[in-house]
Amino acid sequence: MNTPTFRDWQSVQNEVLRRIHAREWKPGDLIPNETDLALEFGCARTTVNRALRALADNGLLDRKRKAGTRVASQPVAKATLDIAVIRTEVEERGQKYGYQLIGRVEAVPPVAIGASMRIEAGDQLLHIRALHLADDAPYALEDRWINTNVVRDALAEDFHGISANEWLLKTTPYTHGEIAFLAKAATIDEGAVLGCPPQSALLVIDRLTWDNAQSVTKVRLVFSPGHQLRTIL
Amino acid sequence: MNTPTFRDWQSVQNEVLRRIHAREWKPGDLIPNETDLALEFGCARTTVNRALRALADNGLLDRKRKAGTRVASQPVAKATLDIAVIRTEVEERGQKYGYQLIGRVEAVPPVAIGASMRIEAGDQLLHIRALHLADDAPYALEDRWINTNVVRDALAEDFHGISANEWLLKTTPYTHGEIAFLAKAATIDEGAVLGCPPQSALLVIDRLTWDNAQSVTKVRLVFSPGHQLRTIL
DNA sequence: AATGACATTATGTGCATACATAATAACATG
DNA sequence: CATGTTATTATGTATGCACATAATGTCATT
Repeated sequence: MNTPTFRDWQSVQNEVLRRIHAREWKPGDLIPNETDLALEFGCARTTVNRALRALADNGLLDRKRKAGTRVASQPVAKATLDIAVIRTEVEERGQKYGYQLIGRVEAVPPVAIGASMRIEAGDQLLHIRALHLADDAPYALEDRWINTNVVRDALAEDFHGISANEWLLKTTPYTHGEIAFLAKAATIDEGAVLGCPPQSALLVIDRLTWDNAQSVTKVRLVFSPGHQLRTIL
Repeated sequence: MNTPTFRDWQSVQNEVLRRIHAREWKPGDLIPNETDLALEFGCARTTVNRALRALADNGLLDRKRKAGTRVASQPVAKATLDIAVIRTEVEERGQKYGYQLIGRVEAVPPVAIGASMRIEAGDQLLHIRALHLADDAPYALEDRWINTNVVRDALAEDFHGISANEWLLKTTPYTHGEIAFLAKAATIDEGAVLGCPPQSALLVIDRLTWDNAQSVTKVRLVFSPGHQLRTIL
């Protein structure tokens, strides 16, 4: 029997994957250290390191200095959802994108919004409501508060020709954000705008983005009934 | 003015991130090549490569051979959701986990299920229904079909002491899967089990996992009203 | 002008080496 | 026996070098 060699990190990764899937290395098992694997595979330790690191990034391996590398006992599946500009999202589905501004006002936000955005009490934010359409049918309702202390240019934009969604992504940097997915019954108003009965179950995405310590914008996207977010594992 | 040096790949990454956030390098811009950056940062090209590769993995940079590296024009936010074992999920919320098997039968699945799992018509699958509890309150309803042609051992397991969710992750390898998030109105039955009115808006996760060309299991998790999936960007 | 050969360039990767760092085990000391 | 110190070990990473590979540009030939 000839032992095949695994020269590049991808084939090392594949071989490790094979052993995990074949249960030669079971969840929780400690696998040989990098030096030994490098010897076995006939490559440099660097190459093994690259392969194992990639697998650890994907959650399949747990690595700790000195403790060694073990197969993740709980292979936490990481579902990566791409949150793109809505226009792009619609167009990639092969549908015609449409956009309608519903409202644009400066106002003092509800306390819950103000608090989560860490705004001074009484400060005004820019409140935008808009409807995104796919093939002329309602796709998603956008309800957004923009921190005009941070995004000054927003006051000069009327958001008629471009959605706040797209305008912000194009013009405004942010450092990090929080996102939440939930289900919500349609209010009467939402039902009217989205063209569905009140109480319909709707998928909602809440997002809050920050530029360092300052909140940039908080947005709620309410999708039309039946909308799904899909991805592969 | 002294030009600081960036010795390790993390600080190189941070500096690149800073420039992107500060819009010194704007979306779509071509950034200097690795050799030049290495020179500027006072480190090896390998180190720059490591930093840029990591950023490209996160979708912030687009890299092509010869063409160079540019800031992603569509900073597609990638929301990574960790889909863990439900017991772990509950326990990490600091709540007491509970589990209740509702039903376990072998049956021919509805055509939609059979088709999506690519099962021979008429083949039986193992159908499991169970309720997961957090602090004795309903947390999520699991409705699962297991391909017993692939997961033979499942027939010997009664799923009284351990949920199919956890048992499968522990015992059954899979190569890939599909996952979908959606909102759904509670059926009368779901309302009864979850202790909420019918028509309540519920968050649902559908998952289908494969071991190479064979389907392993298809599961629908219906969460109690108000449940949110959260993550950071 | 179209075609194909070839050079150029930026990223991609492998390797040997060195040292850093975290976690653990072994040991010594009170 | 408890506790703090030290040695050991496996992973983490920086570096210089070499070569691979993909994409592009250049140039000669027809």
